[in-house]
This record gives sequence, C-alpha cells and structure tokens, in this order.
Amino acid sequence: MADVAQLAGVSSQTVSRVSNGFPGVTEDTRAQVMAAMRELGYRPNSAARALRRGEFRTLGVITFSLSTMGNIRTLEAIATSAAEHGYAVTLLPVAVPTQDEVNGAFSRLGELAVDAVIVIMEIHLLDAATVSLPPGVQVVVADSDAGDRYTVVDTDQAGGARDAVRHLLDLGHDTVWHLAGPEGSFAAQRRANAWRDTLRAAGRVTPPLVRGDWSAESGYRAGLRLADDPDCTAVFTANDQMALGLLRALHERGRRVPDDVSVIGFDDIPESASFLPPLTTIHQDFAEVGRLCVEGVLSKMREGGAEHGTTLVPTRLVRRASTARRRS
Amino acid sequence: MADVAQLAGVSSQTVSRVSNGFPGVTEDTRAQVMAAMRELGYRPNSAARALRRGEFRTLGVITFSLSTMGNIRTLEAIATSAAEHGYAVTLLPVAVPTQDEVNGAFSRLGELAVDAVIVIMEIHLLDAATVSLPPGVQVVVADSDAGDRYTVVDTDQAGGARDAVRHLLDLGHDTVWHLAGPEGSFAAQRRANAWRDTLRAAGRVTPPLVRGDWSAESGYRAGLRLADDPDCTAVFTANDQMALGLLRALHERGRRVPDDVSVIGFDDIPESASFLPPLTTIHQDFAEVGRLCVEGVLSKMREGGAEHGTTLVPTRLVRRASTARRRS
DNA sequence: CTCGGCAATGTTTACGTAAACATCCACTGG
DNA sequence: CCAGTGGATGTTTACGTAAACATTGCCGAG
Repeated sequence: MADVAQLAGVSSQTVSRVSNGFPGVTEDTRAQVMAAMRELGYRPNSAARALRRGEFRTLGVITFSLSTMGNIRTLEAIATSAAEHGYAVTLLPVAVPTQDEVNGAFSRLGELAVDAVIVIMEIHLLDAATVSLPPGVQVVVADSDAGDRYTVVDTDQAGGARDAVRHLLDLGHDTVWHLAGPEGSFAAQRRANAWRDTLRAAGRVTPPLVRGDWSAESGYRAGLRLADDPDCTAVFTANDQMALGLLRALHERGRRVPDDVSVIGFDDIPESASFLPPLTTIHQDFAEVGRLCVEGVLSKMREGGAEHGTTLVPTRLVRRASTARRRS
Repeated sequence: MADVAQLAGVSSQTVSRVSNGFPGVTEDTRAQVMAAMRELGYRPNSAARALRRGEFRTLGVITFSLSTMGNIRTLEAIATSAAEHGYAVTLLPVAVPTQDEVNGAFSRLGELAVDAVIVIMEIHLLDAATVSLPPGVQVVVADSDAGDRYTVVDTDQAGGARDAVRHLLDLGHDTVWHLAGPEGSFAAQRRANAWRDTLRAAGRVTPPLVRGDWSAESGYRAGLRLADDPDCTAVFTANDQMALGLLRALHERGRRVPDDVSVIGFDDIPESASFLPPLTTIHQDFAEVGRLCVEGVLSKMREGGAEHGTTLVPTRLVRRASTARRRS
C-alpha cells in the first residue's frame, strides 16, 4: 500500500480511501491511485483488513457429509447468496456426527476466520454443544427444529408431508404407508409425524411405520417387504432416493406403479422426473432456504438480534406418473 | 492475549508459544497459561495470526454450480482432507460459466484470504484467465485436461471409458453407441474420444455420437431416438444420470434391458445400484481426487513447484444387471 | 480583506500476533 | 570456584490496514 501511495504521490490513507470507495477524494487523485494500484498489481491484504476492521466478511458453514441433495443445494445457495452480499463462505466439515466432533467444530470456530455461522445438520447434537459457541458469533440453523434455541430456516416439512398424504387420500386410497428416514433425523421425524397426524385427522388407520436410512438401497429393502402386503396401495417415502429403491422392489415383485401402488417422494431431485415411472414428489426450495439463511444471519449480525424463530419455506407438490386413482 | 499473559503472570510471548504448541516451555507455565486461557475464554485472533504469519491456512475452491455429483464428492473430500492438514476451505462460487465471471473470480482471489486454489471445473474458460492469477498463489485443477498449463488431478476418464466399451464388446456386441455429455465439457470430450479410439482399435464401426447435457432428461430424449434403432444393442452413457433417462426411454419403447440393449454408465452414483435394472457403471474415486488435490497444492506451496503434470486416479468397472451377453 | 467553514488530504496510532533478539538463571566441567 | 552453556522466559518490533485526529488550502460571507 505504501508503494502505491508513493507512486501515486499521495498518502497511504488516501489509497485506503480509494480502495474502499470512500467519498471525499477528487476524481483526479482517485484515477492516479487506481493507475498506481494497477501498475503495481496491488491487492489489499485481507488479513490486515480483517484485523483492522474486526470482521472477516466470511460466513462459516458447518455440515456433515454432503451426501444428501438437500444439504448440497442449500450450501450452494448459501455460497451464491453470500457472494452477493460480499461475503465468502468457509466450509467446516464435521467428519463423524458424534457429540465430540460437533463440540470440536464449535470450539474450533472461535479461532476461525468467520463472522457468523450457518449450521446445516440435524439438531440433536447441537443441544449439548451450544455452550462452547464463542460469544458474538451469530448462528442460523438450516433444516432443523430448534426454533426456541436457535434461529431456524427450514422448508415446511410438515406441510409438505401433509400435502403428500392428502394427495394420496384424495386419489381414493384408504390409507397411506410411510417409508421414513432414519430415527436420528429431525427431518425424518417431522415428516413421519405429519404423516401420522394427517391420517389421524382424516380418520384413517395408521399402518406400521417402515424405516429406511435415506438411501435407495434401504428403500429397496423396505419395498420388498411392502410389496408382499396387498393392502398397501399407497406409499409416501421420506425422500426420493428411497422412492427409487422402492420402485425397483415393487417392479421386481410384479406390483405395477401406479396401477397397483401409488408412490410419492420428497425432495424433487432432478432425477426423479426420469424414474420409472416419473415420480410424484414434494418439491423443496433449497435455494430459498440458503438465501434466507444468509440474510437471516447477516441481519442478526447487524441488529445483534438475540430472539429466535423459525422461518418456513413452502413446499410444492409436483405431480408426475407414480400416483394415480386407486383401482381395485 | 495480554490479559491472559497478565493473569498467568507471564509475558504475551509465552502465551503465544503455548498457543502454538512450541517447545521450550515448562510444564508448569504451560498449565498456568492454559488455565488462564480457559478462564478468560481466550481465542487466538486468526486475522492477526494470518497477518503475522503471512498465510491464512485456507484453501480456496473455485467451482461452478455444485450440480454434478462428481464435483460435490470432490469438494467434500477436499474439505475433509484440508481439515486434516489444518486448513480451512473457502468456497468461491462462479455463478455463470462465462469468461468474465471466471476472470472475476480469479482476480477477486487476490484479495481473498486464501493461500492456494483448487479449481473444479472444465478448463476451457481457464485458458484466457490465467493472466490475472495473483503471483504466489498455487493452483491445482481437478477434473480437467490442461496438464501443461496447470497441475491437474483427475480420474482416468480415458481408461474408464475404454473399459466400458471393451466390457460391452466382450459381451459380444458388434459395436457400442455413445451418449456423450455436453460439447463444452472436457470430461465429456475425453470419454467420447476414448470410446471412438477403442472402437477403432477393435476394428468396429463407429455409430454416430449422440449428445446429451448430463441430465436424466436429456438421456431420456436421446433414448427415445436410440430405442427406434434395432442395431443399437449396447450403449455407453457418459454419466449415470443420462443412463437413468435412457433406461426410462428404452422401457417406454418396449426395449428390454439388458435383454435387448445393454447399458453402461459412468460415475457410480449411489442411486445407480437401484436403477431398473441396477446399472453397470464405471466407478470414480472422487474422494481420492479430492485428497490428491489438497496434497498436491500443499506440496506445491512448500516446494514452490512450478512444473505441471497430471495425476490420474484409476477407475473401476462395477458390474451390475444392465449389461449382458448379446442375444439375437 | 479577513476569517469561519468545509472539502481534500496527510499523520499518527492501534488492531493481535509471532519472529528476532535479549536476558536471566541453573547447572556443568575444568 | 568460575566461565561457559543452554534452556526458559521477557522485550521489542513489524506485519498492512483504517479509524481518529491534524493539517492544508480554498471559497464565500461579513
């Protein structure tokens, strides 16, 4: 910076003003400084900048393995949205979802070059970890369920699940089976709860819940069991991958979709339109979730907001060929 | 830091030594300092650290949309591997893959808190962008083809494509059709080239190349055309998503897989084992690619290496139910 | 003409850390 | 018993920036 100042014949402070776009600099001097910067290939040093300003212009994102489509899309949206606000995004991967690992990630946070944090993960492990959060670091949690402890942005999972179940009931099915996600997942839990509540509200019997682990393979295994039950004419799977496995199992067992069994998924991954048959599913707007996470955390930083709440992003039913009126 | 020093009754330098795990500090003083740090909730300021040390312990990852599975897995592996080396990972999303955007990302890089860069993207746009790279920032490119201009880590795409084609030829098919990725993609290009070369080396006729855009939907459209050609008994698709769409099209047109047509994909995404039928495909070890990217860039930083080269990660044929001996 | 006021620019300083150098002290070998 | 040695710790300084304050010079009102 000093070199630039010298070359431009001004003080370093003026260089700083130019580099930050401050007013109160003549057009002439500004041009001079710009020229000098270009000539010397000057780049502001972000470490010094951060030190001086006390902020990094960086958001940290804590996430487990990026294996689920939802997390990935959310992350992508966060990165894009953060960039629009002039913020960079730093990834803080938590290898193993154990309490220790989460605590570790949270405490490492303190010495990380990060102004605020967005957490994309099931909240279970967060409960005990809250203590070690460095003060002054705002947090927003995506895809979770702890509105009273954290600021949360999430898709309206309950609403989506309700729509899915109602869609099948409207098609004349007596009841709807549910292939749920793993027990540890809050998202799975909320979808399962909404499924149960909706059936109950409609006065239908609730079939036993079948559990998978989000993977297509687990959907396949569950499907093999469901295929043998002639009463099962409609299945709501907690994500599209499991629906894929389910479709394969039903096909292998000679149960036609949607003629014999209707299947509805959750997520609307791009591939689901090409399943056999194309999958009716609940679309989630992850881009919106990511955007809201960033804006939420930035506004919390500005206003130092301490109050928590939950923002829900609506879902949308995407009707394709895997669901049909019951024929029996 | 000064507060900690005072509380522990030592100098700030000693605190620094403890906080960095340097030798030459008595066990007693170390314990004292640690206690003081804990009591005051001291966290080293990474901005000051970076300023003093001249490095950020952070890797930048430039990437287009995280829409392809490969990029995501690579990114994940990079994040994990970087964490193991004590490095954080900052995401630099490039929204639109235009030359301007890429140039912009590269020049923004200079003022970003990043010691080195890993680029995950098609190399086309990199060529003209190289100029604006700040000096001293090492670059490794994943999934690309510019071994002479950059250090590259990639899966052995040519080898994988060759294995795929040979597998189908070994099953007795006269020739193999290819559903390629988009024209702009180097990965697509290399797979297509290897397909052509392998056919030629085996003395087979080369059917016209069919182009998709990686999406399942494009695979479906291509499949509708291929299904009508009775000569087409074996298809090598450049990724698994397009294979999914292809399978649907073939199914709709009454062409059985693998009885009438054998299909082999590329990537081995988790879902491919649950396709109808389960997809034979070429497995890529993205985790290894990510790991090698990180280690490559770190070693270049240490040694200031200027020489470029390409590291290839081998692929593996995963045989499932979508390929079979030709019956005609 | 003179002085207040304001816009443009310069000077000083502090941000938190760690390298380089300085100091202190206990112990060893001659 | 003393110089020498080396380990433990303290002191000084600089990293690059931007806030706070100081200075300059110009303009217009009185």
